[in-house]
Amino acid sequence: MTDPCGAELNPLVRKLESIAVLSDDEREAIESLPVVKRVLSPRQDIARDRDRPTSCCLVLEGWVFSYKILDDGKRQIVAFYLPGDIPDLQSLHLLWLDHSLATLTTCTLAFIDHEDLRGLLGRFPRVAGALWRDTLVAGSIFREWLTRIGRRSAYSRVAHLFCELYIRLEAIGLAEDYRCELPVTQLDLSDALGLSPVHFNRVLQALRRWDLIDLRDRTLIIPDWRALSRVAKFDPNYLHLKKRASG
Amino acid sequence: MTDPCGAELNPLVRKLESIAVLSDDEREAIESLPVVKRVLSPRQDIARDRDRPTSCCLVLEGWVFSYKILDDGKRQIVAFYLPGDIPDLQSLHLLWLDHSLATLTTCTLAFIDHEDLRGLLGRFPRVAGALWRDTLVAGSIFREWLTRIGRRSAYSRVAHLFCELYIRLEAIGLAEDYRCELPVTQLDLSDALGLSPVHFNRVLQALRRWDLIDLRDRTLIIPDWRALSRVAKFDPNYLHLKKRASG
DNA sequence: CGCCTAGTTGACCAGGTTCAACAACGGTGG
DNA sequence: CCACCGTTGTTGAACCTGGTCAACTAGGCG
Repeated sequence: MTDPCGAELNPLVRKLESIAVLSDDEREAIESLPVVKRVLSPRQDIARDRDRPTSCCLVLEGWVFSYKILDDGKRQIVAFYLPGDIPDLQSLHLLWLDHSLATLTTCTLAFIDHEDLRGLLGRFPRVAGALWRDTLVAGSIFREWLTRIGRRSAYSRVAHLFCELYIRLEAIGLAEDYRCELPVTQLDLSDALGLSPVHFNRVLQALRRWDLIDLRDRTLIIPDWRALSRVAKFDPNYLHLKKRASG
Repeated sequence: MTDPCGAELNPLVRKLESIAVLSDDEREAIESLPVVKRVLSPRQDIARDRDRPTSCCLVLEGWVFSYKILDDGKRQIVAFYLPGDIPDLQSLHLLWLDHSLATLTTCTLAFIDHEDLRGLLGRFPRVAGALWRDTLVAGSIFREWLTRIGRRSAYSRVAHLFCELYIRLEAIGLAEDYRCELPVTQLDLSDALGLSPVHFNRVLQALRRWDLIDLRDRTLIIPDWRALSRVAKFDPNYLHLKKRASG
């Protein structure tokens, strides 16, 4: 189970290639990384606050999220991770985790030993640069989440999160025609937005009533993207995808 | 003005050395980076949302902050930067800025061309690693800010921010004995916490009344650290400072 | 069938916002 | 030197967004 399993690492290669050019050497080196592949069931912790992981986990399939639990039991979801993401890349450079990490859906994960990853990054600085870039994009998303929670109304917040998730899914080929799978409960979404589940539900129904979204059976449909992103005041700039909207 | 000005880059060297060991070569290379030093007056923009900087700016003296302006004019402050920080390190890998950057106080800044910085990081991968680590710590702080705004009461939020700023200042020798300069207005702090200035002011007065803080003339005194950090539920883990509190 | 989770609704409540006015202060120009 | 003005901080009152509590429905699954 700990052998190079080439094609499996595709989501990572695809992501890196969407923002940088990889040489054959580099691609090959990534694909021949020794990994331990594991399938986890939904809502299982992958790592916990204060853990000191010795490997990084690459998402191959499924959704992962990271969260913090406060001492009064409240939960804040701080990020969602999709295939190609490495949620705990930080453990490569920081000694302990400052949040917990769990699967949202059934997930296929590839665990890569820090040692091996460090070896790769030492030999291929451009790959290191690409991963660094990735943590910078993550930082940018955090900033957007911060202003979303800090300064936007509940309606705008909810709409904004839907816009972000749709665009991110589309970017990795998991969404098109303004329709995508959204394997999250309202409770998850409200914990990501700093809202109570009750209020989130009411906002959601308003958005539905106004035909801005259609969310049923874990499927999100956005009938009128322009209208939704106007409510959300959504500007995809912060996602730093390759092609830029304007400017 | 664009010559190597050795000792000036000290805040950066000191910071890197607080988390990693630098060889003489590495230290020397950093100190001989060509920089443009500039002194900016308070509340001046350094860079704006969507700019494409060609250099990074290292804070030598003073406070810098980054913020986003929403289209209804609301402002969210997303980070404070202190001497030794490189607020726009992201511009090294991302094409455009997703937030604005401004001085809070009179600042001495060292601008380092991307070219030069890239050259240095190419030659000294460990320095690159240390800076990468830095962006990871920034990410950790974002997560904490997110849960602070998303899931904490106003009292706890305000107290938490004071705790964080004190610890960060202490870590770079700008605070001791639970006393430090805090060159920020209440308006700034409320925009960092997602509160209205009026409510922030009331919360502040409550904290004063309970003798948890003493904030006058831009000086913060914390008479009872234990009590304040209890209200804040402050756990410095997320700052990833060298020595760890517990565990 | 029964239990658990997810979603929905109503009623009430409270934390925080908004608007408005004013005090204290420092800087500037006449 | 003083009058004036803008910024910062403070206070009061009214309001409202969003939270809490509680009950109930609808599925899914053992």
